[in-house]
Amino acid sequence: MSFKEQSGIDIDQLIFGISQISQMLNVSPRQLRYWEKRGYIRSLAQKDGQTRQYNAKAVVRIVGIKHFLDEGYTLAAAADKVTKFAQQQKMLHDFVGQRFQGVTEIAGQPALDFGHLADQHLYGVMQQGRAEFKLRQD
Amino acid sequence: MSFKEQSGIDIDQLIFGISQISQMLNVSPRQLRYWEKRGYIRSLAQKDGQTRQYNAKAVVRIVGIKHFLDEGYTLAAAADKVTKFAQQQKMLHDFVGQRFQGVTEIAGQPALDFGHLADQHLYGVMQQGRAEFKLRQD
DNA sequence: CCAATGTTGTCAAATAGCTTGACAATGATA
DNA sequence: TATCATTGTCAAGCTATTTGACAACATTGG
Repeated sequence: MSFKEQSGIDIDQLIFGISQISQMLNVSPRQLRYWEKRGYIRSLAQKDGQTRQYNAKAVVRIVGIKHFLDEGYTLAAAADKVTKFAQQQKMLHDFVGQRFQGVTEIAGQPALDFGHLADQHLYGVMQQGRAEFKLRQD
Repeated sequence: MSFKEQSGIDIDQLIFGISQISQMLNVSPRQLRYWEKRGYIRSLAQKDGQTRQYNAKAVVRIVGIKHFLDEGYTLAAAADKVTKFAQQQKMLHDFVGQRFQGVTEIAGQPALDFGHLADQHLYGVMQQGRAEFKLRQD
């Protein structure tokens, strides 16, 4: 059961303050401000002098940057890696969102319907815990 | 893909400030402090005068209380309902955690193994999208 | 109906926490 | 070696939170 289902809270609506981020992720406020100034991360828009707030998307970016920094990457390289990863995730999400037609059945087993491919139909099934694509006639 | 899997962040380690909670959940800081004083919610322990912080568990409680308040329940009743719900969720979680023995196969289909019952074996299977218990000889 | 209690808003004073800018230290880079 | 990148730290000023108090209003028990 996901956090959202259990709590009714959408993760994208979560908001964090700078000290919470700092505690949770073990990143100093100085780093967060510097990274923001250099354009590597964004905080929610606030008027000048007001306190920074961050959404879940920013948190994920910060975790990622921190991770790659700890692995020895430079800040710019770390931020770049995170951006690319996020882009890939978004592409995957969008792609699957477009192709996924729902769940149907093949031989009595649930199958993910991914629509047409080469005059046939593409399905995804779990077999012995392994994800397998299947091509079938319509 | 869950938030944790995608981000590497454990939801239970999330921390929020009072104004973030207030914004996210549309509950006033006054309410949060009052609810806490009356023992309906808890903030993370801070020394006197320091700012309150809340974890995800508190957030879920607050959402719940707010929900039942909006439905017309009194504060005490709302908090009570949330507590009972949380207890039920915990019981369910613990129970399943104890009984679940892993995934095996029945007739080539994945089956949740729930161990012994009445000299037989209890399984859970998905059939046409419906969750069904099955008793089988070992 | 009345007094007591529950719940929330608001205000004020004190202070905890954040912001910005600056200087310094360190390490990497051209 | 000079420059840039990254982070720490400090100070002054401002923002946000805390606590306590008073008020308003609804609800409840007698």
